[in-house]
Amino acid sequence: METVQGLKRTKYCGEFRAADIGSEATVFGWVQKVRNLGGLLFIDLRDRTGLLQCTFDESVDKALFDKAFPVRGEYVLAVKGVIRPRGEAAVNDRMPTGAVELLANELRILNTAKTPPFEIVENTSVNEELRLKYRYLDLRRPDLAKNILLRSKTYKSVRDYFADEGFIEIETPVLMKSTPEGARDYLVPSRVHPGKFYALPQSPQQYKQILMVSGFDRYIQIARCFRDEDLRADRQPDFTQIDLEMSFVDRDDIIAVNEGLLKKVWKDILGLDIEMPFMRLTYKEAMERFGSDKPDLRFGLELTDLTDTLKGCEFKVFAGAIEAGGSVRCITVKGGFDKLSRKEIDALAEYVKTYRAKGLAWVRMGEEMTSSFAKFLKPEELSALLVAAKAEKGDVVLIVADADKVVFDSLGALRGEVARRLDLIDKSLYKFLWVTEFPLLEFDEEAGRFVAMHHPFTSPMDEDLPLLDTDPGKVRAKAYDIVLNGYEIGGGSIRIYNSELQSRMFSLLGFTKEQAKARFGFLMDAFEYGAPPHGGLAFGLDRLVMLLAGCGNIRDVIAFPKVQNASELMSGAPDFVDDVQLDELSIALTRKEED
RNA sequence: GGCCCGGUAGUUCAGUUGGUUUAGAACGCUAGCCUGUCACGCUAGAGGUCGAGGGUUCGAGCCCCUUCCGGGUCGCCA
Repeated sequence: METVQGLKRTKYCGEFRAADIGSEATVFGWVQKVRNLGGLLFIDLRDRTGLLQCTFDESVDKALFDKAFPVRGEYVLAVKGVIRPRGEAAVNDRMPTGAVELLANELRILNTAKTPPFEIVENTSVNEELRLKYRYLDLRRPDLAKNILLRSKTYKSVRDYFADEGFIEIETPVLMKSTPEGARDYLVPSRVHPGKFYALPQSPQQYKQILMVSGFDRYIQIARCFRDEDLRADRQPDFTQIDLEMSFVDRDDIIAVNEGLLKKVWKDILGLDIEMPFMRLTYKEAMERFGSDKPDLRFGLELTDLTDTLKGCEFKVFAGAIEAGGSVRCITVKGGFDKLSRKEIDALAEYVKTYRAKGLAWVRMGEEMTSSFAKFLKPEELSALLVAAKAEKGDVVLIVADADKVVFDSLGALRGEVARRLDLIDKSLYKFLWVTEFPLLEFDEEAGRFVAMHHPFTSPMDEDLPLLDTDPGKVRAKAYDIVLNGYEIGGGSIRIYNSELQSRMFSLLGFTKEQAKARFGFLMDAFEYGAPPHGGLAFGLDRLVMLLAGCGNIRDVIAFPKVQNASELMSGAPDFVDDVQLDELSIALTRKEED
């Protein structure tokens, strides 16, 4: 094993160009590939920037050639030599450094390596489980390395923006008090206080509001957050937020600051000028037009409400849903006749059942019209339906009748599924959207009470304040989400800053005064010492980077992600700990995984 | 917790209604030859508890049951 003593890197491997011809160079890296032609040996050396071909010629330096001979893939090398042109026939146009090569005059084998369990190449089809177990090798692959570099650039862009806008970066504790509303907390036992636990933050929400009371009126933090809930392609239990809070502002001030942020990030990272201001929809509009509070606006397929048209019809499926207070809605797939066969519609019917729809009624408008339900409707009812749905020859109408929530969930999801199947999505588009005026509360059937849709510190809209006592379900909140291409990339609200209103909120949510005081007392106390009007927003940084990187999976932009059962395959976390360690924490286990 | 998909050399895959003796291919790996390759080429070679356990059968990679692992998703995610 040799050392790097006396060597200094001239440039990264991927940075050499024709302009460097004739210069001396020293590079460090990993062996991508050895091509030994017998007497002439090429080594492609890789670092995080790319590849450089290093050449060893037996006829020039026999001893050096012999030293390079046993080099294998992923060995760690230092190579010193002269950059020279490859010669016309030997230029490789497919690589950025393809016009040059490093003719070696010194080689140090800094380390050997075992043959990796998979090849270190771009666009791999290797099973993700194996890649995650050997994450250090996976991260050597250019596509993954590129994502990690892009993420780093994003941090810089974000920090630069907020610094320029007068924001102050402040760290809040990772060990904090458990806040039982909302997601499950990760708990950390206290050694010093037997039986007591810290919680890891689901977000720095209360701390940042306290910072507003303290007068740091523009706060930002790139904050690690933790939620002990099940994973998804776009959800990890251990994730990162761009968290911000501002005082003396209203909703539109916060929206403006964050549109500015996204504009800068898209320019810095992708070189794109995004259109401002962004589109806005109220929650109600978003649900009625797209069946979702995070609609993908890259395609149409908007929902149509058929409830009034079908009121009084005899078809039980429709009539029953309407009588029960639900609705009948559809999406009309223009030109869908050629693309959606009976069989494919059956598959879509199965798809909507995962969203609790009982079925999917349909009309196919070919030469002859066929439908799953036409015989149950009077001819004039059917034609009224088709007029309302704006359905013409060649179209397909897909209908769900049920409670509003089921209709919206299933048609909202179906919109996306149809768009994917019919390839209606232009992947080059970035469609940003603000969704505003979310409901303040939603009724939790299981708990038998209202719960905060956003969180309990969200301010109701002023004009809806009178409804708080009479019809709390109708109260809208000063809450807003930022949506991009069907993903919720951030959300926030104007907060309650009046301790009296905050108390009313807590009692609406079913807390007794004592419970509220025990859980949130420090915040309510703080609000009695001059809380400014304030509000903020938090972005899901991982999701944002995922969309910037153009991947559909959050794991590909996180260096060491967790898998679906929340374990980490490389380190093997979580794991059992020694009894001694448990005893020190005053913890006795009632269950183990093996039981 | 529910539903769907997947698991066969190091890797990616093929493997017929359950029956061709020794489960194949490509890439990778090892060795030899080769001076302009870059998907180097040529020759030879090594490499498999078919995720695991049980069952059906004269016979199981293939059928059945259980289970483990990974992915997607519903619930869940203030």
